[in-house]
Amino acid sequence: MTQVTIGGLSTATGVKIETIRYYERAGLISRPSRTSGNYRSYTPDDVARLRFIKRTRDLGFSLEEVRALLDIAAQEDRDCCEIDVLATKHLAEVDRKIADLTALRQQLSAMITSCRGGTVADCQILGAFQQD
Amino acid sequence: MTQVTIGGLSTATGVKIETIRYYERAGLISRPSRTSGNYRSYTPDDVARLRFIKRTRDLGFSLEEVRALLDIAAQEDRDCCEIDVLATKHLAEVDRKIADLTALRQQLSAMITSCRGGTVADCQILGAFQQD
DNA sequence: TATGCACCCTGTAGCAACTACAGACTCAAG
DNA sequence: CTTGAGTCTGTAGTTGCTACAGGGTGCATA
Repeated sequence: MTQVTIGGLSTATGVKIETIRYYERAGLISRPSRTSGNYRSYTPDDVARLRFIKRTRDLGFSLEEVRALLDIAAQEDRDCCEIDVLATKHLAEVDRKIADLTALRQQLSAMITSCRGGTVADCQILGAFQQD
Repeated sequence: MTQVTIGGLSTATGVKIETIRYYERAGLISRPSRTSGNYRSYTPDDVARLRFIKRTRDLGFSLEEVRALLDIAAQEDRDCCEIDVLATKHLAEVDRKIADLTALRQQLSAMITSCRGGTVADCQILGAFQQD
C-alpha cells in the first residue's frame, strides 16, 4: 500500500504538518482514513490534491480562490473558461501589487538618497515622512 | 482651542477610528486627554504624529518598524544614520517582494496564454497547476 | 522485556494589523 | 424633548498559519 502518514505527506508536498491539519479543519482537504493507532493515512490522490493546493498558494491565490479552483477542477466536463477568468483576475491583482510596490520603492529610494547625514533634527528622511 | 475628537483626527489623517483606538492600545500613540463627556481629545501634535505613522505604514513599514522610527525621531540630537539603515533595509525587502511578484506574474501569464478553451478535463491551466 | 526516541494525536492560544460588532452614553440641532 | 450622529468599552472575528502542552503510538536497540 502506498498510503502515507501526515509526515510523509508533508515531505512529499513541502507543506508543514500543522498546515495540513489546518487545511483539514478549513475543509480544503477531506478527513483521511485513520490507522489502528489513530494516525491519519493519506492516499496518492491526497498527495496530488495537496500538491495542487501548494502550487496555487505559491502563485499567490487566497485559500478562498484555491477552494474555487478545486471546485471547478472537480467537474471535469465543465467549461474551462471559469478558470481562465479566475487566473486573469488574479493576474490583474498581481499587476496592481507590483505597480504599488514599484511606486513605493521609488519614494523610498528618493528619500534615502536625499539623506546627507547629521542629526535627527535635520534629517531629510524624517522630513519626507512628515510632509503631507 | 484646536483640539479634536477622534472623528476629527480620523478625517484629518485618513486613519479609521477603530484603527486609532487600536494604535492607542498598541502604544503607538499615547492616551489623549478626555473631555467632560469622556471623549478622547487630540492636540495638533497628535495629528502630526498619526500622520507620520500613516505615511510610514503606507510606505509598507511594519508597526514594529514604525515604533523604531518614532523612537529615533523623538531623540533630536541623535545621529540620523539609524534611520537611513532602517529605510535601506526596508528598501531591500521591497525589492525582494517586487522580484517575487514579477516571477509569479510571469508564470501566471504563461499559464493563461496557454489556455485554448475546452472542458476542464483538458485545461492547460489546471495542468500547469498540477505539473512538477 | 524495557526503554528510548521519533512520530503522531487533540486542543488551544498566539501572530499581524486591523475590522466589526453590541450595548450604552453624550451632545447639538430642531 | 426627541432625534440622530458621534463616541465609549469590551470582545470577537478576519487570514493563514505557527507553536505549544500534554498525552499516545510504533519501532529499534540494549
